[in-house]
Amino acid sequence: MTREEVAMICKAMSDTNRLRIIEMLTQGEKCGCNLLEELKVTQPTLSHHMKVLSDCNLVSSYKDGKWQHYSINCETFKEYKDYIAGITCCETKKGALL
Amino acid sequence: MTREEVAMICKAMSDTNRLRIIEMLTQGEKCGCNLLEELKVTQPTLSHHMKVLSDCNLVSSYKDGKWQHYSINCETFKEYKDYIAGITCCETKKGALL
DNA sequence: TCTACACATAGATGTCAATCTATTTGATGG
DNA sequence: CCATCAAATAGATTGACATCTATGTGTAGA
Repeated sequence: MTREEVAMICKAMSDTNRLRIIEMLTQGEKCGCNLLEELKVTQPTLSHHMKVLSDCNLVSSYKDGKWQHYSINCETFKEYKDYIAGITCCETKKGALL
Repeated sequence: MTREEVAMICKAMSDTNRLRIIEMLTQGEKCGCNLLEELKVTQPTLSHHMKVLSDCNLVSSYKDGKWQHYSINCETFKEYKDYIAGITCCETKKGALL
């Protein structure tokens, strides 16, 4: 995962509404209308946020009749976690391996 | 760590220059002038980026004579990692403990 | 076919962010 | 005391973003 991709994911996660959406998706797949019920935004605004999350592959979706179902994209998320985990700090400053 | 704090940290990390700075600080403490050498930005721009990173406590610093020394704030970073690690997805959807 | 619902797109608006130049502040060394 | 270097601040500009209203596009059911 490139630095640009990580930056893009961070930007997608830099909005409290989108963080809340991700938290909700942690509980499992949800459709747009479900998400809308719990957020204080209009439907077009939600649509915008879902696009931001989808554009960086943080969220996957498929259409089922009228409904668009969203879920967290584990693969991307794992890569992101790995990047974050790779950022070491003081504990490792004296020549530790990781 | 609140959702607002996480969002603030994500925003701070949503810029490739700042991500690069964090990566550089992974190698240990550095002063502003060191960071400036490797980034293609002016000194005021770097100063701005360091303020963004400091405002969300992602980076700590102290002044030593003319130099301002920066390092990653492990405590904040650990809390952030914990938050990210807590975001589960498909692998855990069927009643897993974590 | 008509209506209702889920969602996306278009366009507008106000706010915020990244960057620069210019200047200021503070510390060091001659 | 003056020149120099590190860093911060001020102010301007450009572009991006979050949000809204209005409208369009499908799908489902009466």
